[in-house]
Amino acid sequence: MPKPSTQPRPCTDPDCRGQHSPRERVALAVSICEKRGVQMTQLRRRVLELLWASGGPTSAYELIEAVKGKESRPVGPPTVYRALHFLMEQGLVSRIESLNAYVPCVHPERDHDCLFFICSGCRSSVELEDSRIGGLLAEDAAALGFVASRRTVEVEGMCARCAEADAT
Amino acid sequence: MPKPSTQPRPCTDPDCRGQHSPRERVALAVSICEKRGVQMTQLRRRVLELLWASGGPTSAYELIEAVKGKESRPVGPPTVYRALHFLMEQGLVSRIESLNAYVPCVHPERDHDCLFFICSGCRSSVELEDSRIGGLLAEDAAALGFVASRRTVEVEGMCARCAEADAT
DNA sequence: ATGAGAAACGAAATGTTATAACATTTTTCG
DNA sequence: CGAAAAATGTTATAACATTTCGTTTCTCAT
Repeated sequence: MPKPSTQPRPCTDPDCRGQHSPRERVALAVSICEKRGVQMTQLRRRVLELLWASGGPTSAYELIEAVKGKESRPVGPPTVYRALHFLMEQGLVSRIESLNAYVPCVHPERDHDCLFFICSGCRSSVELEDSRIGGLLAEDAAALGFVASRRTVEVEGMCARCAEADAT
Repeated sequence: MPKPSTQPRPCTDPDCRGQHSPRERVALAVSICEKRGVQMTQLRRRVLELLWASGGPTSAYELIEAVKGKESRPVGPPTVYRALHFLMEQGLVSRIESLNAYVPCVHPERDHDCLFFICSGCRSSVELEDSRIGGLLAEDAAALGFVASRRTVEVEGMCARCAEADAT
């Protein structure tokens, strides 16, 4: 089994153009917040940077430790959880329910309806957009008279790299 | 907002025929286990009965309390978690990731690829099958070279009943 | 610029969900 | 029966998340 890469995954979206380094990702997030008139504070920015630096699903407590480390001051769970809630509200971060972990959102500039492929081998995740799935879910919801607000679509398995390593 | 119903939801599957009371559900589960040569023990059966009786997503600790209550003996978390793992392995119970809760599976006799609609109003959930979604996910997985093993598809929102009550 | 109100943050405690580790009991089956 | 496997009991603890309340910082109309 290959070791988890600590680098951000390449963007899998064919329409994507640039904005791929952690620094660019964070800068984009900052500009989005400015545009929306919401505050990208030091703490929130720090948490987002840590998520991009981590390059994979990261638990809240890992983030707490990381923030602590850099600031060398006590940081309680609520501090980080509040930052995560803000970042999720703004669509800059997603929570992966099946891992209790958080990932930075690849395309925060677009209204996102994401879909995650989570590798049990290297604990990495890949974010994808597939509007067809959203369409079907909307259709099913309508049939039930259900008014949808949030969707969670997660697929667990083995990424190509780990599946190959496993077969060897 | 209407109070949560404590009765199991009606089956939303047009192909479904009978087997709808909790007692019938449990009996079906027992027969499935017999067929498979796995043990539906007292404890596992009790947990499944409690899930059917609850009629909605139920937390592990609610189940622990409930088992304790009936048996009037100490029941630790591992006891119930093990039963839940067994029931999930057998496809008799599903975990709703976005609620950290468990629901009995409506169609354990079929290979299931379920999809949950979860009402934030009454905390109820509806289980649906939609093979088209599985197909699209398989397609996306294949494009990534990803070997899928488990899928989580959950939609949060308001059920028809609660949405209506809310609008009033 | 300044002060009132809103938003964000710090800190401690607590609540909730899940598993590890190891002992004991029950079941299965040759 | 008796050994092996499966299931359960028991204690402790790990992992994840929120409540509460007090303080600081930011925003914006005056």
